[in-house]
Amino acid sequence: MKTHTESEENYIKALYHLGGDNPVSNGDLAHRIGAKGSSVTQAVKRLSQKNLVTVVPYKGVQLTEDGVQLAKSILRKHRLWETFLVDTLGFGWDQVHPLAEQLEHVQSEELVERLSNFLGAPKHDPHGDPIPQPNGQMPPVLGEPLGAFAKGHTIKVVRVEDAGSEFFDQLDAMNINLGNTYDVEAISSFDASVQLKAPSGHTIWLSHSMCVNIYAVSA
Amino acid sequence: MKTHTESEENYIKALYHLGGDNPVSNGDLAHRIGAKGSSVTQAVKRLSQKNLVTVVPYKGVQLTEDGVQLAKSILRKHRLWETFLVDTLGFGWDQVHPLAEQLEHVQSEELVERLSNFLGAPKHDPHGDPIPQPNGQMPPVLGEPLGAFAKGHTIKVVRVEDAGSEFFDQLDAMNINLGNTYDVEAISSFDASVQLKAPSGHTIWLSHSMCVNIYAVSA
DNA sequence: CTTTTAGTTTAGGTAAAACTAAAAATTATT
DNA sequence: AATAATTTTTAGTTTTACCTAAACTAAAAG
Repeated sequence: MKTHTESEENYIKALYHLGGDNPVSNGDLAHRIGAKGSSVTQAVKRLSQKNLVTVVPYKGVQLTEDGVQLAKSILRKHRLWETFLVDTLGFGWDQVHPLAEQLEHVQSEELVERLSNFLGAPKHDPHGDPIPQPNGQMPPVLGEPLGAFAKGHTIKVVRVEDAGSEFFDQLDAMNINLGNTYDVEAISSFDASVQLKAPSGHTIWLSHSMCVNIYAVSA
Repeated sequence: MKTHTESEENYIKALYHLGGDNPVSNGDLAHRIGAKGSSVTQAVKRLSQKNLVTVVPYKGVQLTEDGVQLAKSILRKHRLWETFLVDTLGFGWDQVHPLAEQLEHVQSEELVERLSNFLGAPKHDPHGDPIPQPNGQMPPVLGEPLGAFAKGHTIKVVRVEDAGSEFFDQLDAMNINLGNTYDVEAISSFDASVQLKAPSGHTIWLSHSMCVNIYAVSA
């Protein structure tokens, strides 16, 4: 396994995020990376020389098999570090992303596997996102948006979207955490907001904007 | 607190290692960093523009107060990560240095302090080296070389020098760890080797080369 | 007191990774 | 189909960080 620069890894990560193994446009990639299109053109040229991507000029960039594999290994590291930061060091889930972005570039297979082991070989990170396994296999993406459940169901929160710190603040304010269970009391036909009852008896109302970022399974 | 490149941080670390706040020659610095003298000349020029070092051409480079402070904060991170890798993840002490060199560049005050807290705010790392405290204070450098103890003393191993992986392998083979206690049975007047008796009754002989890298206190 | 030598600096070059500005190709619109 | 709008690429520049080769400084040896 060769070593890659942080910049390279960031491009690979962005490509995987935007398209998986499908082609991605120069512009979308530039926007995601936060660089100008011209910088991206050069960067992907370097990546294609390392056989991490295939480039069709004016058409798009696409991860190769090697590229996808690298992307998954970076994502694995990222999500394991996030798990460590939240579960072991007690960070809030809104704080961990930028830190994991730095930690994910540390190069050591053994470190990743020891970390995974220490954490109990988790399959999902603190946001409920699947952690790619060492063999490249992806655990299932859990849950359905809250709005998908009819009145009367009992549900368990299993995943939240990374929708910015204000969203996470709101979750904290409402004391909503992964694993919490609720009864769906009502779904507004006016604004698609949802009314939930916690086991404690407390009732909370969630706006549609909140609901689409919270995923659950029936429990 | 500004952010620095990894290269910058490596130069600061090397300067601190070689001379503390005393001047260091271009050549020594080049050797330590593993670059050519010319590269060092340019690098320290960049550092002096950031007021991290003072340079007197042909004479030497010296850390400023800011430089020393930065050096200590990097060393703090390095040694806390080493402690984490050994105590929490179970790495051997010969494996952790290159990993800590990567982890020490992660930028986050809060991460360092949470890590320290998780580890029990240690004052010394797995090799017994002092961990600089958040205020810059340095805990004591523990112990004296094994050869300094006379026959009949009971000693406790508190620190080992980083003298390469063969040295660590030898320590492992002899099952010598920090905190172990021994009785000094004899010191050879021929080759300065030392004979120790473990509480288990086992006797071990340490060559002079081993002794000078192992530090102890009387116990 | 000159010469040699060891160490250091300058000068010039390469590569990664970003940028701006302008040209070329693609896509959309009349 | 021709032109307008958008996207992408090319060309040239900047910064960091390394390199080699040549020039310079300081100190020791002759």
